[in-house]
This record gives sequence, C-alpha cells and structure tokens, in this order.
Amino acid sequence: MAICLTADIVVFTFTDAVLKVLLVRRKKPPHQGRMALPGGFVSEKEPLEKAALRELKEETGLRLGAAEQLGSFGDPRRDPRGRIVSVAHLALVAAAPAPRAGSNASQAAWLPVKRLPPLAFDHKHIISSALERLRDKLDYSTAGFQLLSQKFSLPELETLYETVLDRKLDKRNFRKKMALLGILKPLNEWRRTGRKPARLYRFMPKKFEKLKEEGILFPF
Amino acid sequence: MAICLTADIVVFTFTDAVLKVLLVRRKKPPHQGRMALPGGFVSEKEPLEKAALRELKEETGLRLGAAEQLGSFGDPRRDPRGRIVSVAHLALVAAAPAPRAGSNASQAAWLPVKRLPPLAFDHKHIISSALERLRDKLDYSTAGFQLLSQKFSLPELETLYETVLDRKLDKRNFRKKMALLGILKPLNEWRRTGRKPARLYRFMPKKFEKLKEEGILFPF
DNA sequence: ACAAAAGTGTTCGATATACACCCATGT
DNA sequence: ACATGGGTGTATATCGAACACTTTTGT
Repeated sequence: MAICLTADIVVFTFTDAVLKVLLVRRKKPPHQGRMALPGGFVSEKEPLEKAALRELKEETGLRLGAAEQLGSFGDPRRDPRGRIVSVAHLALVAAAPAPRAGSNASQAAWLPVKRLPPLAFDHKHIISSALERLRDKLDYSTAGFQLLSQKFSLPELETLYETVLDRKLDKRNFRKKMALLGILKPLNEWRRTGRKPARLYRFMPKKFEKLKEEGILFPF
Repeated sequence: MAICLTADIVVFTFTDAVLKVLLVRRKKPPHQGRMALPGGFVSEKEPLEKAALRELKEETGLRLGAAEQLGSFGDPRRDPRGRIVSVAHLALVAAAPAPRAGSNASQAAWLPVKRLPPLAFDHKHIISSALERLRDKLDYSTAGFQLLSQKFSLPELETLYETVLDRKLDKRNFRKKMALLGILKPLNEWRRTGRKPARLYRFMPKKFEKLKEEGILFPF
C-alpha cells in the first residue's frame, strides 16, 4: 500500500472587512514557490487533527487547540509525487497574529479569499469546500464571532456575514435579530474609523450555550 | 509512513417501517465473526469513492453508482493491526436486494439501525455519524425518497421521517407540506396492508429539481 | 455645508404548529 | 360491531422580508 496521508488545514480570519486564509509558500518541489495550505504528512501514531495542528504550528507559528475535519481529498492525480490523500481541516481564529515562516515554508501570510494566487495541488478546491462549510456553520454556530476579535462593531459583524454568505443583508433586520438573541453585550466603547463612531460589542458565549440547549438557531 | 487507508461504506434502506444498514460478517481477524461495514483497503490508483463502491460490490453483491463521503476516522487505536485510517462513505438505496456474501465476508445482511449487535472497529461510531448526516440531508435533499421503493404510501413516508428525525410528526401537517411541495404524483393504486388501504405515490424528481433551483427547502 | 456611515420600528406575508373527527377495511 | 389505521381543514403564533429617515462625525 504505497498510499500516504497528509493533514492540511484551512485557517480563516476576518480583518479589515476581508475574509482571509492562512497560506505558506512552498520551499520544496512539487509546486516549489507556490502558495499552499499549511499541512504535511501524518505520523504513524498521531491523530489526524493533531497532525494538522502540528503542521500549522511548524509552518506558521500559529498554535491552535482544535480544528474540525472537512473531509478527505483523494483524487489519484492530485499530487504528482504519487498517491497522497489529504485530510483537510478547518479552523477559525479571531485576531490574526503575524504569521512567521517555519520549516518547509519560506513565507506565511494571510491572503484574501477573494483574490488568491494560483495554489499548489488541489488547495483551491479545498478552500472552496472550507468556505462552503463556513457558510453552513454561520447559521447554527458561533463561527461568525470566532472570526472577529473580542470587541467588534455591528457593521463589522454584518460585513462578515455578508462576505461569507455572499449577499447583502438588511441592516435593520440584522441588528434586530442580533438584539433578539441577546448574546451581545454592548460596551461603552466606540470605534472611530470612518465617519460616525460605531459602538463596540462583546460576544457572550454563556448566553449562546443556553440558546443552543433550547434549540434556538441563528436566523440567517 | 506505515499508514494504510481503507474505504468503508454505510448503506441505509428503509423497509418494513424500519431503517436498516447493510453489514457483513467478518471472515478474518481482527474481529473475526463480528458484523462490520462493507469496506477494505484502497488500491493505489483508485479514487476513494470507487474503492468504497468496489468493496461494497465484492462483499455484498450490491452494485451502486455513487456514494458521498462522510469523513475520515483516524484514531490511532481504532484498528489493532496498526495505523489504519478509514474514509467512510454513505449511500442510500430504495429496494433492498437480498445481499449475498462475498470475499472476506461470510454473511451479508440488512440489520435494523436501532438494534445493532456489537460491531467491529469503530463502525458503530461511523454509523452514528452517518445517521446524523442522513438527518441533515432529509431537510434539503431527496434522501427520504431514495430510501423507499418507487411506489410508497404517505404513512410509509411519514414513518421514515419520524424514524430518522426521531420524533413524532403531525399527520395533517406532514401531508399538507408534501402536497404543497407538489413533488408527489398520486397513483391509482392502493397498498392494502393493515386495515384501510393507503394510496400510493410516486416521487417526481423533475419537479424537485425545479424547486431546488428556486431555493425552496424541505420544511421539517 | 456636505458627504458618509451609524443607528432605529413597523407592516405584511408566509410558514410552522396545534388540534379532532370521519372513513374504509379486516376480523 | 368494532378495532385499526387512513384521511382531511382551520385557526393562531412566529418569523423573515421589505422598507426610509435621522444622527453623528470628518472634511
């Protein structure tokens, strides 16, 4: 069985009103010099998720505690070296710490999902799957809040939703629903970018847990 | 890299008002004599889905055209032989042809999902994932109809939904919604099991496609 | 003063849910 | 005749969608 297993990871964040994915520049062939998802070979006794997180840390310096499995990509010709099946993972991060390059990567960077350069292997395809999954998660999870820093304004949150769902939302309806859910704590701080300052909020995970137990979902 | 890849498949059907999964009895260790999902090692140049379908045919005689990937199960200790990662698949079938035993399997049978015997490996866990996926699919796909034979009665369809969703539905509301969708063609045939005969219907895939294009979902 | 983005309520239509009785058949 | 499961309609509550103007700031 000359089949090898890699674990790759798609890490999204949302900064400057743009959804970004964490990529590294490949040091070695194949696809040397191209941008690619962080990832690498799974070691023999290592759980798949751990392998993805380990590679992420090695290649970008970003240390995360968990990732969710996206699925496996096993087209026999996806890697020119031979049969290499990739188990793709997904993670969302709030603040986007400046990535540092690591082993096997000569560069690590957050790139806007909308304007990606040509990527190695089928990584563009994997990112598409990840985006689709993110869209789904927006409806029933805290995905949206995980992508923003702890303090955020409602226009920021709305832009995030509009970006990921790829459609314009109604400002008033959006705010009404958020208010109704009661999972946002208004702060006495304002963000003074643009013209009129926007009030900042904090997400309240505990309230959200309560809602989930009651089976209430996000209405988008 | 001494990691091996298997492709396993969960095939569901719904007969006699019961949801069933297709299992085979293992001829060889490990877990010799236990029931397990159809599946086996992926060959070097074989797509994952094809591997699952090939193993299904070899072990049960059931020949299917497609399966959807469920995810990969890679706990390092899931297989006593060593590191073997399984890519699990899901398929739904209408009629349930009598399975025949094949290579590596001394028996193949449809077993009720609610009352499974002890299974090999983590296959019970895989079946749980498959069930969850099926529940999700019921809402936005033709999954329900794929599990029944071409002609079916509304009570049968309702029982199927109740079984998979694991809750009682209101007869009148259920029928109203189905009628509203307009994807069922009433036939001039009646099923005379039980007491009063139940009218039979046929699912109209074309109407369903039209609904999907309009973005209309199933309301359960 | 003006441009640009933040903030705010109401109305309406659609849809999910709750609910009770009659009907056709087999025994 | 009766037991069993098939079949039918209405009323109410909830939720999502549509929609326009005022406010605050920077230039």
